[in-house]
Amino acid sequence: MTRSEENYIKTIFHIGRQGQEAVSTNSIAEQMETKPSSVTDMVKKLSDKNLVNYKRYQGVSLTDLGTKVALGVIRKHRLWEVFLVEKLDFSWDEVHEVAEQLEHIKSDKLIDRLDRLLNYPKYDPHGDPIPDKDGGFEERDKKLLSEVAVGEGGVCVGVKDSSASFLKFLDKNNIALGQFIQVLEMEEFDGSLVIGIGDSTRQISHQIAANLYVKIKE
Amino acid sequence: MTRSEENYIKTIFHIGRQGQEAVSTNSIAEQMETKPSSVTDMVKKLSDKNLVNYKRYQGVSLTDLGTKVALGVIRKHRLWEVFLVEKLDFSWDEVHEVAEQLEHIKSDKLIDRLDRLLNYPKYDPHGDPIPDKDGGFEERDKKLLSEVAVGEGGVCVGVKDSSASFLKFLDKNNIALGQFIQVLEMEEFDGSLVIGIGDSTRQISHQIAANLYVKIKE
DNA sequence: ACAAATTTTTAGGCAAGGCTAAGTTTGTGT
DNA sequence: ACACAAACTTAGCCTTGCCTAAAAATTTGT
Ligand SMILES: [Mn+2]
Ligand SMILES: [Mn+2]
Ligand SMILES: [Mn+2]
Ligand SMILES: [Mn+2]
Repeated sequence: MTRSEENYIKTIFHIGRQGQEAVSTNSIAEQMETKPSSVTDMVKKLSDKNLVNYKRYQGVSLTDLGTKVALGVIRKHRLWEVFLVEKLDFSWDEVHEVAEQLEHIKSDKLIDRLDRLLNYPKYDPHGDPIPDKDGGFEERDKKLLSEVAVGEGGVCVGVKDSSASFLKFLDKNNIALGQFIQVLEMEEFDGSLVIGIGDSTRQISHQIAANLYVKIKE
Repeated sequence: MTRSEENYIKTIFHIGRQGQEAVSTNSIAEQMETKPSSVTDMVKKLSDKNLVNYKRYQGVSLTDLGTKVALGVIRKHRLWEVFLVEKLDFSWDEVHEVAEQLEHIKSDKLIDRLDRLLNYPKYDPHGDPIPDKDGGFEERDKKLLSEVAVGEGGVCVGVKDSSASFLKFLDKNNIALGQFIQVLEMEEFDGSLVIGIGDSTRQISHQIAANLYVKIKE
């Protein structure tokens, strides 16, 4: 597996997660900031290697083998992100770029030992689940904060958008994973929310609420 | 800098260390298990980028910029080796291959933090010095065990050959860095030595002695 | 000094992974 | 039903890094 092949597989996996149908050439190209024609070339190669199912003009989906490869790369990516935060004091908005490089290092022993060093973490710094050695992972049952009813609340367990700018915004506003957030009011006009975190209350836009996952406490 | 360029620069640095003259195309090719014609191609590219001094048929040497790049890659390689041994319990014969991959990860912050995590080590698991951020490093004054006079001894501080087979041999014979080794006898016929380590004595071939560095205790 | 051996370079190609421009196929609106 | 737009593929080209075979420069041996 080349670095490029791994990146395509990973992208196809991620796009495929939301909406189960075949993944389109264009969506892959957009995600990877490359051209559709390049995607077609690569997809043929992946198909020859039995990593994806592909019929011309019909989009693409991962085979079982392809899924295994994707989960392996994602496992590495997320473990390295944990390493960077836990052991090297990176902040959660700095880790992704470096993990994009580290995820391609080839050594089973390395990744197993890293897992052990980090104490077998189940989630990465953004709240995303880390597949285990066999590709199994627990998707937490979570809800976007924007869909939580007024009066309810939950523990913040993840972000949907994990861009540096969003993460920095959260830092600046003292919103972090693990905190209990309560929806106090919802403004009909623009969907903005008044939320309670710890002792303080804050107003956040719909945009923000629609990118924060919480685990509902009934 | 591409991965390939970094590997060439590093190789030129290493060959250049023993014997100060210009490095030959053939020696680079041999070391990198590639062909001389490929070396010529790359060397031209490196010359264009001001990383090496090159005149046709005259061999090649690193510029100041090239030396800086080489030391940067070597710093990364050796720090990762320390990480693998100290934090992930790799043995010293397993680290090189993985470090060959890790040395190309691009992130200054990563390497600085790794250095800190490891407590600013000065030497790697094979006793080789780790350049600091500015490329400075302390070459220990050391001597091959094969050149130590009978009756003298010193602390084992490094290996010349760091192939897995040699390192495994040392492990099997309980020879490790940090141990005090005394040369008790030297056999004229084949250059083999009788050495004392701790309480025991052992016979080792010239081959072995010529690949072990010790720091003489006067 | 000079022919032979060795080293190094050049010429011409190949595979991977991109791109642009030009076809095909598919889906949509009327 | 069918024209047209959008999506997708193909054709042909580029760069990087590598190769083989052939040519050129340098070194060596006598
Ligand atoms: Mn990430
Ligand atoms: Mn993440
Ligand atoms: Mn090494
Ligand atoms: Mn080493």
